[in-house]
Amino acid sequence: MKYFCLVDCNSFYCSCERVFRPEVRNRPVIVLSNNDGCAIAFTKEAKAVGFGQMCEPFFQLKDRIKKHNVAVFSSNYTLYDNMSKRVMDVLRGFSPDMEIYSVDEAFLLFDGFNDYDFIEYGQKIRREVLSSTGIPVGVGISTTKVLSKIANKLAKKNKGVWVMITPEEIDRVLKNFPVKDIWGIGSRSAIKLNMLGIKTAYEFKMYQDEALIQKLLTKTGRQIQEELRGVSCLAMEEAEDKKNTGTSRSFGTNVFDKSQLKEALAHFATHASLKLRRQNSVCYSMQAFIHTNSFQEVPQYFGEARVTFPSGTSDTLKLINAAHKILDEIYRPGFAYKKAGVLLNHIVPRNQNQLDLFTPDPNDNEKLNQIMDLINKKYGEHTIKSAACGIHNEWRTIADYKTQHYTTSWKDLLRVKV
DNA sequence: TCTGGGGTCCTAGGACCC
DNA sequence: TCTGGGGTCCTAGGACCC
Repeated sequence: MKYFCLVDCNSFYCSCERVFRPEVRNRPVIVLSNNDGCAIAFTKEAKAVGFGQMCEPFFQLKDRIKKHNVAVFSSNYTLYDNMSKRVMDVLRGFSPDMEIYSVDEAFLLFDGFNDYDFIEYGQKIRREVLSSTGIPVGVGISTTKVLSKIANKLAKKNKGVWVMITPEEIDRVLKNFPVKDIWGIGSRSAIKLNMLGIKTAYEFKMYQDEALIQKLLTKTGRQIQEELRGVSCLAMEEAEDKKNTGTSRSFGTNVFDKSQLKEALAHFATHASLKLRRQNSVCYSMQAFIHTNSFQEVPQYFGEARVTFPSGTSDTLKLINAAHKILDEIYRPGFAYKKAGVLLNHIVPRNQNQLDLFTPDPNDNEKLNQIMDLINKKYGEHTIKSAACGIHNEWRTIADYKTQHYTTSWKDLLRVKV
């Protein structure tokens, strides 16, 4: 018998901040999105005083934040990524088969773990992750991925671990579990199911007209239904290279000037190409876009275009160049631009790159990129970059409440006073 | 004044092939 | 009155996730 275990970090971003800021451990904590735009992570103390709606604009929360003495942080992804790696390293010790599902979640497969006391094993996972990293986690264990997700939600309210194995245990839970909270059932699908009279996970599981489910919710919905019945359809997955990647940001201020947009796109192209090189891949096409602030009642414009390359590339300079060509095509003067981005598509491993007959040496800048990556790795990101990225970057995103890079920068190491 | 970013999978429909 | 059949590949758009 195989069992799926889902380990999920509690309020992950907030918990990361708390590790290095003991003074906020008993206070409600909120972490903001890029540009300090909206709230994206909340501790249970914050939820208890009414916060918790994903992506509520920060400026609308300010009064309530003051009233409830909430600690607020800008997002610090360098820190979260590093803490995530530490958590995953600990989890790896609990099963030979692990799938990292997101920055704060992992599935563990328990295959051949017969006669295990799963409740105790779950508690052991929680103790070890907490003592090694400072991050609290919840553990859900059941017979399929979808069921283990549900178990994990129950764990939050039940000492951090929830195990459901027998059909009776599972049905008891499913009868009280809203269909809209099932992993993979979003708001659209929930409305469709409600119209069929399906309100709980149990009713979904028992619904007999499978062809109709297939029609309304496609293959994905049918698989979820089977998983609720205990039939495992979603296997553990290997980490794979990204098939698409990109970098985009909202600006800290409105941007009118084409030269500013050029700088921003150069930055995004630089960052995206680094992601490509890290997974040792090349891309055959790039999309870039610029757009205005859709929340404001101002003239709107959404410009987007694409270029393709004769052979795959991950060269920063080539990609900056391509982004600038797209900008020439899509830029319209007079608009207040608020966001821009670069997307890289049709990605293949570098060793599968199809070279172009008419380009004798397509990787002419490979050495240059390698050296630049090395310098930036050693001395910090942006130590060396293309002049196209500019110096002042008036468009740069706002992060007024950002903590240090405690775990990834020597100069930010925590100081302990004796 | 102020509203995130980065992904995946599935399907329908068009273009194209023999 | 009548106009083939079967297939693949690509893309845009929808839905969902964290």
